[in-house]
Amino acid sequence: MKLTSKGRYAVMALVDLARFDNINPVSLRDISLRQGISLDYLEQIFSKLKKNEIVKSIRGTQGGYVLNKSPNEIKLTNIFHAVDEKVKTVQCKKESKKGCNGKATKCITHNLWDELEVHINTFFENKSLKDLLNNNKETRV
Amino acid sequence: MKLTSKGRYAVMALVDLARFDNINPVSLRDISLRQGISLDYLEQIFSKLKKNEIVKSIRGTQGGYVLNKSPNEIKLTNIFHAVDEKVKTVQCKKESKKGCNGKATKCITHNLWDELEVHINTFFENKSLKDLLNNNKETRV
DNA sequence: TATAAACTTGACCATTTTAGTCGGGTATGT
DNA sequence: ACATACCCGACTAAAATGGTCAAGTTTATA
Ligand code: FES
Ligand code: FES
Repeated sequence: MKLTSKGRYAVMALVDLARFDNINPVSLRDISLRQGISLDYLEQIFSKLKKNEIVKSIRGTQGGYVLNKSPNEIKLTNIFHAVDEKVKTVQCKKESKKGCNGKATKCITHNLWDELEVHINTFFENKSLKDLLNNNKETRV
Repeated sequence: MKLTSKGRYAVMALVDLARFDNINPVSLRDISLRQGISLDYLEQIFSKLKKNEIVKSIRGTQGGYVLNKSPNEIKLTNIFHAVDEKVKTVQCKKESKKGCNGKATKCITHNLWDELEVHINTFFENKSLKDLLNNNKETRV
């Protein structure tokens, strides 16, 4: 199970954005330089963040992005959903009664994977951008 | 973040094994048929489970595999570790002071990913094969 | 003792996903 | 006008995934 760079970058970029957001819009170029993320890749990511109304864009010189909500309203869940970073513990369709690879019934460990998915999503549900802003020095795991 | 089939199959197969384990060894062919997992793939998986002393093998006709420990001693952690299904929330080396892709320092969200990794691993640490055996009818998430 | 069931090992492979890059735009402040 | 910065879609190299295949060795049992 691994977290993809896209998801990781999305959160990194938004934390960066939230920090410098106060007065002026923040350009992707700045984020790219500060966080060491490819500019072209950031553009893909922010296009999705914008579609999902997590950020707003301002075009032209001195343009950039700003948050569209307050940091405590932006949860990891929202960010990951926006960039299609989803938690998948199974392959079969959620709604369907059928199991993986066309089996008539769900597998014997199916409950387990559902539990796991809930467990992970709970973490994402309980973390907001705001938490990440405060936490920078103190946290030590 | 998705769970790979290898990890999922390993757990499925072991639950199946634990159920039929009482008297005779269980052949991979049987597990393959019951769980709908490719026999060749199962062989790869059980080779690793054996190396990690989670199962024992009995060769020859009427042979098969048996658990090498009692079900409550086999945690998901052990199973996943055996088949190299690891939780990775970052790309950089854990021990190193350096960050991802050669950056001098860890990224601003690094604590978060460490927390996430711990959160997921806790789940695996707290589930044993035994839990999965009892849980089959009652659990409903 | 012949045979078949079942484990053992290692190589191989198609497909999908990931993590980008590239090349063109368009809008706008100075 | 021009540089900065967003916008958009296509393309791609490399890695991971989810297997398959071939050629063994071991052992119960008829
Ligand atoms: S994971 Fe698909 S059937 Fe259980
Ligand atoms: S994830 Fe690698 S530096 Fe933080």
